[in-house]
Amino acid sequence: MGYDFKSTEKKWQDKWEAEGVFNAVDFSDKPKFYALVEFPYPSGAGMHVGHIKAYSGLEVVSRKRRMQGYNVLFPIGFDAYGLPTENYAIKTGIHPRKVTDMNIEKFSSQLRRVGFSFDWTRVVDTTQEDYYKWTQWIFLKMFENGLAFRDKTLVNYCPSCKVVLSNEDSQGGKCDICHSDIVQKSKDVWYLRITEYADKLLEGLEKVDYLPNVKLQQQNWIGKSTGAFVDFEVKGSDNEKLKVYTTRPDTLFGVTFMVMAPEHPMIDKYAERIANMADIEAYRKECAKKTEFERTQLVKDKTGVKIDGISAINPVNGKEIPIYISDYVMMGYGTGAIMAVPAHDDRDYDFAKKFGIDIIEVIKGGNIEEAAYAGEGELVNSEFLNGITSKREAIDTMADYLQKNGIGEKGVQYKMKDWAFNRQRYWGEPIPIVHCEKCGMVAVPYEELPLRLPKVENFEPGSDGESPLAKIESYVNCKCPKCGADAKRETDTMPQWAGSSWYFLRYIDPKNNEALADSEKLKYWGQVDWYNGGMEHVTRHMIYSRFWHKFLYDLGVVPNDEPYAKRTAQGLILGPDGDKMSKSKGNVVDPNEVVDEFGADVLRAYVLFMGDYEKAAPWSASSVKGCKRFIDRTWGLQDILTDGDEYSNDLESSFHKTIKKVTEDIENMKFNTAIAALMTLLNKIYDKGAINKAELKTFVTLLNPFAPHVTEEIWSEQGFGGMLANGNWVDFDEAKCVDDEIEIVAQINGKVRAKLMIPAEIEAADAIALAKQDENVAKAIEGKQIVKELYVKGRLVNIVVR
RNA sequence: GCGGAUAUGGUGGAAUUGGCAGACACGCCAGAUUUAGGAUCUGGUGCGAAAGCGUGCAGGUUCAAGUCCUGUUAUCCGCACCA
Repeated sequence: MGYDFKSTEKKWQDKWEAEGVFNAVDFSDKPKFYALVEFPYPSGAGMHVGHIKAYSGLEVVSRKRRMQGYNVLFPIGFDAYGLPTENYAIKTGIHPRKVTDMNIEKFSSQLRRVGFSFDWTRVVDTTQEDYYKWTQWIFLKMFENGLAFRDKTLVNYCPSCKVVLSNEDSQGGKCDICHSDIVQKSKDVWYLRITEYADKLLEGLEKVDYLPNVKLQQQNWIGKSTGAFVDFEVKGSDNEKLKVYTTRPDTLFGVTFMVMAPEHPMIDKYAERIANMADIEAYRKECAKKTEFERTQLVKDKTGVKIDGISAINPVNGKEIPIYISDYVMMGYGTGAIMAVPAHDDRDYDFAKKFGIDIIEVIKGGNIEEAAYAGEGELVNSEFLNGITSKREAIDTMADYLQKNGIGEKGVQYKMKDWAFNRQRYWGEPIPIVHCEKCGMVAVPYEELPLRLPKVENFEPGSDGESPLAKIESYVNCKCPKCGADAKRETDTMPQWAGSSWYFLRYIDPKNNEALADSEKLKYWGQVDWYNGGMEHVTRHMIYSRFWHKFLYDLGVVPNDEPYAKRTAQGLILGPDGDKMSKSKGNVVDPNEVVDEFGADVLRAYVLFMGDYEKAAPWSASSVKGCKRFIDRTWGLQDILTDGDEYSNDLESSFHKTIKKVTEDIENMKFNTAIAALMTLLNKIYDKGAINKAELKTFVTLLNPFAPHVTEEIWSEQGFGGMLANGNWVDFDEAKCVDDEIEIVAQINGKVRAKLMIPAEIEAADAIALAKQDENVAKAIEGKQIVKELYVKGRLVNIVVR
């Protein structure tokens, strides 16, 4: 009798949901386990198998933990605001609300067909009023606390999407959404002061269990460096100081010139005293043409212009040194000006060589005729620092000197910038702020939240990059909540990262209308115990959400200062051609097709069996068949079923070993070897030609997290009682995982000469003696001198002869 | 440039962390069954005729190296003129 996966899978999916088997219970006495997967963006294309792999990992852990007696919260939702939906709406004229609902419907049905054990009663949709009400609430709290502010700056602007993008969204000079070139534009934008939390975000990493490279990427992103600010007197100015930031104050005696960013304000201030202002203007124009991306390309060939008319005085030795402008110095980092030490910095070295500037060695150890030397060494040409050999000591001595003489001070810099927090788009959370001529920026009162996104006909942004909301008079014109005068609403919306910055909190209490979640429930569920997702979200989404969470903690809203106790990441599924799956390449595999042809259990098993969960692996249609056979053979076990309530003697240790392996592998995300162990056991059972009831029960229990439908069906067919999804996990006995007799190899000089069976508990001398009795071994050592004999317990005997 | 990772049969990948390299699966070969097979079952399958040789490449440590050390190459990822 063949296994009809089509009807069977649907039957159990309906039953599980109807009986609420996977619904998490608030305040249950059982130990809690909160497993979180990154909720999807419901795009029109539907899900691809990569989503399935991303969710299957914690799906298996969750199912196993439930059977082990945990109260599991394994929720799902939709991160539904965003540009693709809006662009689709522009193209088709269908309202984004409708598009979103259709896409969520499609995603939900796909997810249900795979049989994930999500708690469907807690689904969250970031675009629903009762959700974004609280996104706006958090924003207002930030505004109240000075963490949300407006500032005019150069922004990354995508002319094609007509939006302002954050640095994160415009990496490599390309728009993250449409991949066209970014241009720089001056604009008033909203910022969230994430830099205020830079240290907390860094320190928090010490008490969480993230993959090492996840931690590292976040550290690099925050990019903390310690050093000193130093003031250089500017000759030719009105007693002005040129402030620089350096990580190497110990090299101050090696400074031979200074460099300012082309945009540095001091240039304009003293424009009339600068003799070659025309040259400088020309150079600035040249730089402005370059995109941020071009400017940050590392180039050996430095460009720049020497400023004629002002110069700097080195505060430690009074030497007069020239000032240049060059685009290798950025206005956005440090003070926008640097002290250049060509002997000990590659970039400064290249620049000095090109412009014929002095290079003074202050640290011994390199050859400054050839290249800059950035290593440690004895200080020379440095007056009071001479003779010091430790970099640390030299830096501290100089920093103290600067402090004492009022020349400078110790300082810290971060690469991380404040978060540009607005988009000129329709399909996002409205920013609940009113601009009043008298009162300035005024928060929409909390009781008026949610500030609803108005209905519009045309979603196309204005040609100057204005939000479509700006065109709706009835929305824009309002009264100031403070003074009642006529005022205008903010028309920008929040970026897509907003809704995903706190969604895991809403799962805890998704229908609460009084708070973003009930505080007792927040206390009960606490941190997310295990968060799995893609490496691509490790810096942006995770840092943003950690920032919001830390802010909410400081407000007293949440009980923990870190949202995620543990973070892992799955590898991509590549297309059959080994390339990244993408619509344009046409190598996307649709999970629906796999479910139609082979069933959900096969799809689930395959995405986990195809390789190391954390590594990328190409999809192979033919390999899927291996998993299909595995599922069919599991069903076929019923044909060789015999009576018996205990493991049979010949299979007992195999069962205990497999239980141990599967139990441990699941927790370590070694799903591929867990499935391989089950396949090995299955092969052993078929070799024997029989399985008894006790053995079948254990086998389907172990397989259930991977292939819940076929195992549930066998459980019910055989009348084992109750529902397997509600059942208990199986235990193993460590003592029964070991065999009495084991096979070892006998080596001569490290080469295998024989294999023999010996008792597991045997003395080394006895094992060696047994090995020597072997015919091949005896032959090999005959007439030779034995130099050394060793026995590695349970592994091998090695006899070294000469 | 800096940081991180990876490299194992025809393919995806295993290997208790120094102890039989190639588990498990795909593919392939042979056979059985079938009107038929892109179904199922059985056996075989790293290379080599063999002694032997084999984990990107070259050395080293060790009784023993995919695993440790030194050097090197390639690929991927992250950051990138961060002072």
